[in-house]
Amino acid sequence: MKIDPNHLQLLAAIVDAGGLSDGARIVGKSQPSVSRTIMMMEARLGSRLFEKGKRPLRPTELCLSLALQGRVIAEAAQRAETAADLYNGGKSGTARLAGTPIFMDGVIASMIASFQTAFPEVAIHQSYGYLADLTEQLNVGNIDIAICPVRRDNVPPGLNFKPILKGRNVIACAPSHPLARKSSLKLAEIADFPWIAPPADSPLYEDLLLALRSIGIKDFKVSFTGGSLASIVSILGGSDALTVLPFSVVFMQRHSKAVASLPIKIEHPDRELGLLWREDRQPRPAVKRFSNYIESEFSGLGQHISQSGRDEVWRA
Amino acid sequence: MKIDPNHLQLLAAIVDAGGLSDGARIVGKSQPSVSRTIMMMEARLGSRLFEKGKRPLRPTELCLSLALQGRVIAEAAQRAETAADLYNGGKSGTARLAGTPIFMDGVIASMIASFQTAFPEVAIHQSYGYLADLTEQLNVGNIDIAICPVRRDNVPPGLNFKPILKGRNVIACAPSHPLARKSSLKLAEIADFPWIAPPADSPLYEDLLLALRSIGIKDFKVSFTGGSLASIVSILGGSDALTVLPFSVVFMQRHSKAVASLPIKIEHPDRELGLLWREDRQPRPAVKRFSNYIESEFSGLGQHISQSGRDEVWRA
DNA sequence: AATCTTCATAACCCAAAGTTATATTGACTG
DNA sequence: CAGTCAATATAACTTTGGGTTATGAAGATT
Repeated sequence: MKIDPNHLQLLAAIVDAGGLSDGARIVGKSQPSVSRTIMMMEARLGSRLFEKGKRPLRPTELCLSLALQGRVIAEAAQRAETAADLYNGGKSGTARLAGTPIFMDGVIASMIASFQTAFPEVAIHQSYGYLADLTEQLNVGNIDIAICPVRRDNVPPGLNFKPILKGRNVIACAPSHPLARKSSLKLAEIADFPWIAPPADSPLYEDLLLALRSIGIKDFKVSFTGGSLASIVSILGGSDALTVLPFSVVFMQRHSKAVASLPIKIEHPDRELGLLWREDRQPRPAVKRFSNYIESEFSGLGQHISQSGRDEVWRA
Repeated sequence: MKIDPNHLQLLAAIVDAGGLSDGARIVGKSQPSVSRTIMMMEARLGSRLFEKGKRPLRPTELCLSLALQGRVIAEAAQRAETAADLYNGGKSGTARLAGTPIFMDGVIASMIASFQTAFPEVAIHQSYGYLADLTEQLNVGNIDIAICPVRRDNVPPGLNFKPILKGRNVIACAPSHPLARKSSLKLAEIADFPWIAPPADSPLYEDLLLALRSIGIKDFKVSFTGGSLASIVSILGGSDALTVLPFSVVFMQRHSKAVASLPIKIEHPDRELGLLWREDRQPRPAVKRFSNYIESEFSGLGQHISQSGRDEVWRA
């Protein structure tokens, strides 16, 4: 005997309402409709669901035990609906993102943290990579969003690119660095300090070369290469080394007093930090919400930087 | 967003089966049917349920969370179906019966016990009454079945009557009664013993009068009147009193050696023990099963009585 | 590249279930 | 006990979800 879950749900509503008319009102149907549905159920079951000829409608014991299951079904359906709403509202689900290590660690990580306190049901899967790798990961569908510095004329085909922050680098050092307190510097003063270089295949490494070339430094000694932001910061803090870092990364560290920047103008990279995603599929709601969040955080970050801008950080 | 429980159920089946075709096979529908249903769901939800263009069908996370509820719904529907089957098979439900106290206590009670070991999900509500009262209770719908001695020409209108045992009474006494061992008795021997009379409004009281008249006893002294079978048996056991009891009741006590019967032939009552129920409503399955059980037990009892019959009990 | 399996689409049809209008019928009340 | 009220049942009709078969399209596999 196959029983329609809808019918069980209806039955529960009628029993709870105490009558056909009220039950019909609750489920949003007309009274004749539910009346006939009940009669069809009774015909199929071969047993009455309500005692015949009793006006305050009296449910049979069979009816009551079926209504029990009807309530279970109604609850499950309700849960399904809220689950769908959460998902469609981007408040649940998964966002898989990847990006260049320095930005991910230095800027995105804390944004992920605050995002997850706001939307704890959204799972974030984060990984690292540079542009070529990220493109591949996007194309095979391993990630939803890449966060990466990209030249506008170099966006990989098939991907959308939304810039979120102009590229701007600074020369970074320990707050205790001998040059950190000086208000103006000469080229000769920084030429002798050792340099920390990011991994050679990273865009930041190219930025480093560009920056040094722009201020006339031709050859320099690299005391450390590779490593994550955390290792770079900790090496900076324990040495007189210098390095090139994105302004935003230094800015985000401002409260920890772990990094300072030198008052030297270097050439900005021609890359912009931005979001990449496949143009042939629109992102899932959770991904959409996450990227919106990142964008708004960056716009806030941009304003912060403009306001408290150079005076505070540039010459800290 | 309203979601159809049927669709959730279907979704669960597809996810569990790992594909549309297999899912369709499981739920017993054609593949195009479920394909279209899924597409309609996706349209309503505004989100994909399965990733596009992946051949080992890969469910979305939304799909998985909905399928979870679908499984809950499937289970609830399954429980409802088995509940309905149990009910319709008379293996669950309630049977409300009432009958004359002596028969209920002496014969029916033990049948109820064995019935309930066989069908533990059937609840039995038992009460007592004589014919007029039982008729009333049947008519107002308080009970489903009455068990009562009735004259065939005296069945109340609107009730069906099914006889299950011919009326036959015996004179009962304690096994230790001075007359119990005698193989033949004279009227004078029993005339002097005190009598236990059932309640004056009971059919058994009429039987008592009939029986004594039939063997020529005109006046007799009543030492006890009223009371239940248990009280009658216990008074019998502690005294030399006599009484009239249905043969079946005495027979059912045979293993407890609490009651004996005297080898005196008395006139049978013109009533027959039988089942009464309202002819305008067919009984619920559980009631049907219970009355069938009672009938078969009584037919077994009848055979027992015929076999081990008079030799054993009549002259015990 | 060919093939195989599986899913999507098309065209059709039926029964479930929705509607409004109206008849019946318990239950209550003067 | 008739009359009234409110709730349920019935009737007649319409819409649509969901079933079918036949067939096309497309991943996956060899």
